[in-house]
Amino acid sequence: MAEEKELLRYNPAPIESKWQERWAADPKMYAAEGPDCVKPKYYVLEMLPYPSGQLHMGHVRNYAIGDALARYMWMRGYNVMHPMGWDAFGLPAENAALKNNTPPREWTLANIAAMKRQFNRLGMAFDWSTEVTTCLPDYYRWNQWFFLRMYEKGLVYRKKSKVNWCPECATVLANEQVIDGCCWRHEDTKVELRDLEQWFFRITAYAEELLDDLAKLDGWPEKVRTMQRNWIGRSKGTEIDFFLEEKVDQGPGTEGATLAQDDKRVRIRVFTTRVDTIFGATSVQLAPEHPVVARLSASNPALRVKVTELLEEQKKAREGGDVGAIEKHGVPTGRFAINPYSGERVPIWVGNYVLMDYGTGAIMSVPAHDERDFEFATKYGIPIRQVIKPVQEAEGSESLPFVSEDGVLVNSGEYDGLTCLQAQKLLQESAARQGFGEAKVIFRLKDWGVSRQRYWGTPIPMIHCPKDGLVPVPEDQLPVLLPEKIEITQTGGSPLGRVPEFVNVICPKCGGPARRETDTMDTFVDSSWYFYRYIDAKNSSAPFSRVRAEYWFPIDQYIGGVEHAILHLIYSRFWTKMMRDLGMITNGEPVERQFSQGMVIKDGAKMSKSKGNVVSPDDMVARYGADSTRMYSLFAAPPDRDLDWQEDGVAGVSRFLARVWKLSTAHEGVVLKGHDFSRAGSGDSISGALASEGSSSPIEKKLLRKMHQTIAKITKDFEGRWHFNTCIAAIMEYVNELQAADAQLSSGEVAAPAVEQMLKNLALLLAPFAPYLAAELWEQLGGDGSILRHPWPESDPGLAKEDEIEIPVQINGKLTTVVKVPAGSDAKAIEAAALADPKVQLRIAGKTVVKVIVVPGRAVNLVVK
RNA sequence: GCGGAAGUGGUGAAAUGGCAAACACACCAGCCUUAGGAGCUGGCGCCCAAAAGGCUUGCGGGUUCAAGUCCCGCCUUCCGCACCA
Repeated sequence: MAEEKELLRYNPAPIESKWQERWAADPKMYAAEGPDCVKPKYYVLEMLPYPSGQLHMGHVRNYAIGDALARYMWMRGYNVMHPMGWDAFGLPAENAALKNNTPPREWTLANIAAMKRQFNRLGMAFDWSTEVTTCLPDYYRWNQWFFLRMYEKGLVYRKKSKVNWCPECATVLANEQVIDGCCWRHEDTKVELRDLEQWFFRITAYAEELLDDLAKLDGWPEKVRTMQRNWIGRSKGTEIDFFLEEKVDQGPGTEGATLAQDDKRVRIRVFTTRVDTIFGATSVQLAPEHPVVARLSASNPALRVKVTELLEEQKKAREGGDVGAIEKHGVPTGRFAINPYSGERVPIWVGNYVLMDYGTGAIMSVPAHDERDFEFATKYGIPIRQVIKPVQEAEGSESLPFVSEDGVLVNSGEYDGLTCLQAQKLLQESAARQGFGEAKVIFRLKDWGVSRQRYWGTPIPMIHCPKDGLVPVPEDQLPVLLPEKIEITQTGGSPLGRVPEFVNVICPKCGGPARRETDTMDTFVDSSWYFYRYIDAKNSSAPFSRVRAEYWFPIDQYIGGVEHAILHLIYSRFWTKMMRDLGMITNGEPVERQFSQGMVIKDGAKMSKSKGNVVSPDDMVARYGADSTRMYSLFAAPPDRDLDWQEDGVAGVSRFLARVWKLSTAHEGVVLKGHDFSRAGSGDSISGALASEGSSSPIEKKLLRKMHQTIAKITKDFEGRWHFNTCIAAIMEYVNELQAADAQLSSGEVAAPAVEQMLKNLALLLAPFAPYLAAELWEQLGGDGSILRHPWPESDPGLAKEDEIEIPVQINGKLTTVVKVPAGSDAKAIEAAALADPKVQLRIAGKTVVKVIVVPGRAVNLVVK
């Protein structure tokens, strides 16, 4: 007795370890076939993790989603590519090295081994034969190869620039890695601005295309597309030259007297989106770092002091992350600029709110038609001149600033009376004709600074020769290997600079002594193209084969956290376009469909070590099993929403799986006994045919109906909206019905072949969500071969249909009762049934039915007076 | 300020414009028992002792025979961008 009970008890641990072993013994199981495969291809990809040593719940969720999809697609007969790898370069390895005195490589590889064990324990269906580890020379040599290709194409350059410097990381950060003025890795560390020689990728060469192609990415979340659109920040406008005034007509002893001759033709180029307001420009504002400011303040120490102050304010605000919050300050230079259209002279100011790195670093200030200019002019008593009138003269109260483009020009000479848009066009044409301006599109997107002064990254394959300048490392000398033995410190520049064997090289051009570049590449370089490497991971003569890329790309489905919506996904798109232009691939976008899953939350906050609300996947797996842990992460919320982690919920899913186990094992005898006569050559891919013999009992029909409905629901969700939470709920409902019919399942009231069909399909439906249990039940039920490659069950619409349906009856829109009618009843029959209902009769007694709306199969509404 | 998403029971949530709260969790009552982190039965939005009935999807309007769902305005929360000229 006790033994029997023990048998019926669901215990995930032995089941899961049994299957884990079997799967490990069959490494080909998850391998994709080559481009000559007759099956349609499906490339499902989840973002590769950083090998910190520990998977967290966000990972579990991410990979549970992708794994469910991959398994489903296998069952649907696709040639599935489902790879995994490691984003293995990066600073934490160096920090760990400092802390534990472990070499970064060792630390990283150990972490990878640990996380791989976790992946396998969770039952993730990854093809490890294509594993990519970005910190290994096999991989990073191709980063260097790409770098050289891009250098040849003029897509790599070097320049001195203000860079974001994280004192904690002791390295430079890309703009994309600065969040609210702080380092993306160190939320409390303010980023400083420093001047350094840096390597850049010319991503701005693709700004227009990166923006335009977003429109084509209709398989991407709108949110991600919008974020990228804002990030690229296209702005259409006009550049116009104001001229520094030649004659300075002021008294003797003023600054003007010292004016040098070459000031005469100095141009101050401004960028504006509203050139139509230019007749209202009453000052020109320069960024503190603008070259003309340096020139004007050279002979004016008082001005120089003021400018330094403004610059300081700006810098502080930038480092504080809230540039918008600083108080607007400015200082007049005492000099004037000439408006090229009107010849008017306007004062030149320096403003702390004008940014050198956006537009031209100079603006024309039109107080009447711009909020900021208005505020500034009011503060400093600069004239405010209205030059745009609303189209419909809102009488009297002309409240300024009037910023709408819906207006007509006034006080604008020959342009008076034109609409804003007409005027913009004519003014641009006029400027171009006279050579003092042009139409211009500018972007917020900046070139991608890829230099890092760190050790644990891809060495940049360049050589500095005192004679030949910058010399690329010849291709046959790749890879430039990272030296293994190295002392890691966080100060004093790149650690590589202190390794003489690394630094000192022979110049490939002149053969003389030269120095190797000691910067390494941003790790986002690694992750910009890793998914191309998966398809040809062992290729030693090229990053990947073109034929394979043409077969596998674009990726059918990419899944990852929304935190990568800008950085990683923009870089990846850029890299794909760049490779296309190198002739390596034909696709212009890497990813067909992109999915951003929500965060995992606990107690109202994102799980994080600092908040102390981390739940360890290992813990959950140990307590409830991998199936329960994965399945809960899919059941608790739709995948795109944030998920509130509640351990009670995991226990609930675990109890559900226990019920499934009990149900299936309790009736497996019926299945196995009935097997001999049920398999008339059709294998166990059971169709609905056996149920339509006409001899089946009502309960059997009912259960089969539920089964077909459940199959239909889940299939539809996989194809479309991915609400796996309701898929699992549907399976629960199905199991609840089966369980309620427990007695009939064993009594023969439900025929053995039907029981077999119901239980086998239950295992198949569970396969994407709870792979261990599904495999075990499949085997116990005598299922053929691997469940992973068994065809997904098909729903028979005829059998899924209800015989009788309930129709809600409303009177004047208010629910009154529900009537039962045969399925497929027409409007007339439904109306009759509704009117015949006693409750309805009571309600309409003495009143007139004005109108009857019948939506067959849906509802009836009686409009009554 | 601009852009995006969301707001439904005690909780996570569900609902092609057609019975709001499916499926779970928690809780309550009962049963069972060699007691388990078990199992089974029932209850569980709010008002009302119960029934009958009424009310209920952030707030206010609108469209519609019918609105959680569509439209307009507002409030709140979260996310992204932000003196971007």
